[in-house]
Amino acid sequence: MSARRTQAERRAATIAKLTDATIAVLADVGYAQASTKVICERAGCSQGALFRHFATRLDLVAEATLAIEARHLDRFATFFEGWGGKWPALAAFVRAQTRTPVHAAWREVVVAARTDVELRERVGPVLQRFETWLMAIPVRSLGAAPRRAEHAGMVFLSVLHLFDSEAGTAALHRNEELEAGRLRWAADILRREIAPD
Amino acid sequence: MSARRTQAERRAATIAKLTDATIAVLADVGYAQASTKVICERAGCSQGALFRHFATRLDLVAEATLAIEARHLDRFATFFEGWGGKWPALAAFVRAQTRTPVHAAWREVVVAARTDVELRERVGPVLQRFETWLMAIPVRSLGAAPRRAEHAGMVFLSVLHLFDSEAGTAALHRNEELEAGRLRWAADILRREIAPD
DNA sequence: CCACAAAGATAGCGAGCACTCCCTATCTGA
DNA sequence: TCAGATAGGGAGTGCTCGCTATCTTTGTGG
Repeated sequence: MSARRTQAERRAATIAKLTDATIAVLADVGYAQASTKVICERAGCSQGALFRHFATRLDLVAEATLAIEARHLDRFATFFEGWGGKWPALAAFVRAQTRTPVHAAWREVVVAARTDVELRERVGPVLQRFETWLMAIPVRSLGAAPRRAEHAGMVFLSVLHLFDSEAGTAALHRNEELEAGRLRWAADILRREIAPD
Repeated sequence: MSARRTQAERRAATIAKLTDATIAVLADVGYAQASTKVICERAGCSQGALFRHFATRLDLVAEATLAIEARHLDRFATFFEGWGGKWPALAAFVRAQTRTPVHAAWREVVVAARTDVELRERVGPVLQRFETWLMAIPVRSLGAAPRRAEHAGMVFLSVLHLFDSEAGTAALHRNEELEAGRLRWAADILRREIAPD
């Protein structure tokens, strides 16, 4: 059936299955309920296999966090390639991003890291790197004037924060009208504060 | 030492101690680590006492959530009494609120509720009520024109979302310069979009 | 004053947790 | 081809969890 694989390939495949499963489980049941047992069931491997590649559950989560970062970068980069300068589309994209399972998993990790020293030390640098990358987007991909790089970056990141928090509460209680108004307003903000004259 | 108290007083005092302790523990160690044992140690009572007044841990958390809501309303109301129309002060207040332990506890509950059906059913209505109350603030306390009530409410709530998400990541990684710029920008937004002409 | 009720403390239960031990299966290098 | 090495599986381990049973302490009503 399955072809012969090298040890390195088997190893990489199992690690990938585990990090993918971790992201999915974090999104589905949250950080506290994302037990190694559940993650292994999702990944289709045993706990013995998990602990061969990751010394602790925290190591696995930290690795999954890197995978989350990579997916975020990917999706943003792909979007900007095809972006035609339409600000409402940009706002809609940012909002959609904060509502993906991947972002839900990210939020679970960030919230958990606040009260977990070791996780914070592992995730903090990832967050910093990601924020720096996001801050550079307006000048790099949206045509913002370099002299306004700082302001434009702050605004872009702020809009992302805005939708991040909205997505967190939208899981509990929706208000379609409010959300629609906010989306239009965010598009205006982006255009007004980032677009070149 | 302690005077004689009625049963009703003892009951109310213990419940208050437990909800206060729950908020503090949620803020300190997060939802997952907020065990009944730790909460009882903080409250200075036994687990037996806890489970006399609350059937489940979830009941206790739900009760604590109501206490969180009450504290939030209190603080906002108190601030607006002494607010002198200074928009930077308003922005600073909103940001400070999102950085309090009480708000950290609130965020823990909201995040946990996303992946816990029962908690979501208990907390969802509280969130909805709180949002509605917040949306009414601009017209009620900030002098916004009633015909722009909806827009002004959306903007105010959006600024709160913005600082909520910022506070969540600020626990992992600070960027003083960015935060300062955002604070000034938020004050401008509030003035521009809410203040009467 | 005292029978009763309500509140609080203590010890412990079953379940699920992260993690380990040891075994088998698969791959590698000579 | 085969000894050694690496990957994966399965059955535990000790521990902590939410929760309960039972006992003692404190307040209540007649």
